[in-house]
Amino acid sequence: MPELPEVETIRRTLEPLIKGKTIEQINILYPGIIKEPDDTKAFEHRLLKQTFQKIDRLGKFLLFYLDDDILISHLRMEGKYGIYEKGDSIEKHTHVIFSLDDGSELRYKDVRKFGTMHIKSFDAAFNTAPLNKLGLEPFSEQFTSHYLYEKLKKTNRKIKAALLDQSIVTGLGNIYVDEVLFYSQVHPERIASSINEKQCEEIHRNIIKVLNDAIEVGGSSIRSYLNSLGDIGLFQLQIAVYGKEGEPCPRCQDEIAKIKVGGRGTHFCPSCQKIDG
DNA sequence: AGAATCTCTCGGCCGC
DNA sequence: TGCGGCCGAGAGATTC
Repeated sequence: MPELPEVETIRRTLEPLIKGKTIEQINILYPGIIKEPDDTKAFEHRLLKQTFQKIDRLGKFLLFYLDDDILISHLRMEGKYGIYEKGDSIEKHTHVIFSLDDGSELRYKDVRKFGTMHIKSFDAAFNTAPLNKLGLEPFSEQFTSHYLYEKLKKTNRKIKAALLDQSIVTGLGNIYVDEVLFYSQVHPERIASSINEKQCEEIHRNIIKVLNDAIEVGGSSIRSYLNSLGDIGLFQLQIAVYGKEGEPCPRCQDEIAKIKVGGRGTHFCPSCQKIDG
């Protein structure tokens, strides 16, 4: 499930493989991925003969900059990009194929078919859905502890739900939110508005640290996975609580618990993360 | 009006 | 082996 660190790793590894290459043909095997334009033929025609200039990332979105448009791609749970040669067999769950002018193919695979693609003009990209409601990038200068505190103060949702809300801060998903709250020693069901400034500073600091640490590990593991860019493996090795139900807490050795918060499986240490802490 | 919650997309996977 | 239910990102709809 790619969250910000995985998407950033994909961006870094994929960009040099497609930069300067021109789209000669597009095959859409599953139209459900294409959200804009409505008509998949229009999608194909609009991108033909355009050249990849760079790839940016915003939250969990990949932004493929072409000559005249931006292809905005969200991988959701299982989306993956890979580089293939023309004639390579089409693997299961391949939904979109971009044939490039050097004979290679950029292919999008997605077991769950949840991923999305939008084509936008440069003008429209950032002030229309899906990017226009995004909050701040965790690594941007504007994302300060004060900003987060002001946002949290205004909502009576649980802290976990608030941190998953992409309109506050972009890029956190289920795994990293559990990790951030563990390191911050904050219970996932704490009401966001009850978080004090000092705890907010901790949360803010840990968001940046956890994401940075994960990017570093993703970056180091990727070299052995050049042909399956979505398969990033090593960050699991340093996960503290996510998926560790019943295992000892790395801080106090008590058992990690699993509950539901806002419908999401949530892992935390009941001793280190007290609800009234 | 603004915030919170529900619904929908999908198929692998789990437990019975 | 079959089958129902679970999982989850985010948009849009609905409800509060």
